[in-house]
Amino acid sequence: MSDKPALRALAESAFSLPHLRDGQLAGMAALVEGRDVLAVMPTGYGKSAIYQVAALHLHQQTGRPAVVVSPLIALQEDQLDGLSQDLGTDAAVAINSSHSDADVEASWKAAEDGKAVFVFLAPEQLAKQSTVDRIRGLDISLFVVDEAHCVSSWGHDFRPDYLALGNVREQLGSPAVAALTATASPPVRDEIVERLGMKDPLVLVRGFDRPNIRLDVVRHHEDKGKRKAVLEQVADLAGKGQGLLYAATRKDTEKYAAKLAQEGLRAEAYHAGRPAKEREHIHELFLEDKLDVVVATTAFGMGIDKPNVRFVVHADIPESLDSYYQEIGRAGRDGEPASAVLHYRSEDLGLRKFFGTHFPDPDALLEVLKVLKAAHAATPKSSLAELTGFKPRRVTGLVNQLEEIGAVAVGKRGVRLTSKAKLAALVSDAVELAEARQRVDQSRLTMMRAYAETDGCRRQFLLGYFGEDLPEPCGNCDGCAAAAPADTAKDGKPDKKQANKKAGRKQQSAASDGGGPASAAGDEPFPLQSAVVHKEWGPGLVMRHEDDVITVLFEQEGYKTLSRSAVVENQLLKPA
DNA sequence: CGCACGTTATATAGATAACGTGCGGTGCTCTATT
Repeated sequence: MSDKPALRALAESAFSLPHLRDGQLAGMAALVEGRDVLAVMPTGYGKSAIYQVAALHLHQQTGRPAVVVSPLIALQEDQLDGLSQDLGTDAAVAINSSHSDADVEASWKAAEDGKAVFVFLAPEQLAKQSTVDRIRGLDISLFVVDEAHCVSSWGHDFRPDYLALGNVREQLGSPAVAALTATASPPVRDEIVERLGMKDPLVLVRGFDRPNIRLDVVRHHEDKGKRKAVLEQVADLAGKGQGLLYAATRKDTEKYAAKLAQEGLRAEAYHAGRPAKEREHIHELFLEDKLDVVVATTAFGMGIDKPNVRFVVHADIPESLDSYYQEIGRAGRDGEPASAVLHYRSEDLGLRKFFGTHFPDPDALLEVLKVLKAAHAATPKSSLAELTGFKPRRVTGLVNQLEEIGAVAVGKRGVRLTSKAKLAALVSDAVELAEARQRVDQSRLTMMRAYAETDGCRRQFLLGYFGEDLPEPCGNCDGCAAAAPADTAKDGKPDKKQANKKAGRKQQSAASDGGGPASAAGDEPFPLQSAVVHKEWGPGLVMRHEDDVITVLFEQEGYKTLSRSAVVENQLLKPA
């Protein structure tokens, strides 16, 4: 029997949500039935309601709480405030370092007494065995992972406890998982599903295209010229409302903010080097429309729910289209026109390449393996830290790398060596994996570059990357404007029909040269999203067709572009 | 990888070019002092 009517009623009575969208209700119903759910929906679409209504329903029936893993304490506290208003003070609790020991203990009690419906915490809390044990005692109804893209982007070199979530979930008796994020490309979705150990999840992707966001790229050769153009651009856009300027370094956010302030704009720099109080204050001012522009590193963004952000300008290219879409997605949530402008210099790729470089440390890996081999038993991470002399955090990182290649397993009693292979061989396996990851990271950057350098419709490129098909050029990007007649391109509002017509012609002429996407679709040997195998690069997924170029995402190598004629002539690809 | 910033080299005394070095993002938590 379906619980849908009950869920609808509960959404309305407890959360004042009389109108649920189909994706929301489907997600709630699946969770209540114990099925895993991955929801990819923009902020403001109502993805939180999915787990909140489901968790409340389950709590009413069983008295058991849901655990919500959330990456930032500030985010946890925001959610806590909201839920307390709807459901009362004890209904949601957070366990983190910002609370006193007494408060944390009171939160535990609220959960154990059946009062708390939601227990919020960061992955770092779940790195403590005592915490996991206590949660196991709660017999939780749901394991919710908010901002789930972090599961894919973090863990390898930053916040390593993110990698252990799947393991934790298993130790908790494998409750149903709700993973939620605003942005995730198909391979990122796969990684979330795999890392959290989700089984046959219901994947809900809704509201992905954001047609009201105008997309532009401005190319530069000189650094000086770029900086000037960025300042002029922001000054211009700030006339229409508030917005964000993203820069790659802390220093640059300070410089841009100072210059913009000189121009008379209300601008503030935001990065992780500023005191927490100042960061909070800037955030508040921005939400209250008291700033024209926040100039930020990637530190600013998650959890910002401001409907009237009119522009997001990038002074430097981000590391991937995943990050870029996440960042520009903060614009125009009210549905009104908004602008996303990327200022691009190919030299800027160097910094991103640097950030993406994570050399594995063979000596440290060997040291950990040696200790484990000598121990002949499961060793807690804390002992491992003592025995090796590495900091606990570093141990977690190294153990994660070893766990990924199946050399060790992490259980209730600690870390065990599970492979009988020679230690040196295990080390080289781990190094190889790190190198493969680096190749994938670099290829993601290459796709970002391809977006910046494409002449076609940027939205088609962007949505294609996320596995969504936009049949016609969008008519709301610089690519479409350039394809349209000059008089309509000039005023910045290209006639959609004309832009489409022109771009359509371009596609056809490409097809007649032997390789356009539209006409060849019927007998296309490697359709979009189909699995293929390359004799050197192994298995992959077809991501994109453009003229004579096929883009394939290889599991081990990342994104690669191949010439269609070369593929056909030399039989480079086989269907998998 | 590229940039900012400081030092040295050049060639002849005030400046500019060439070279070398360091730096660069994201947050949790725990512990020791004020």
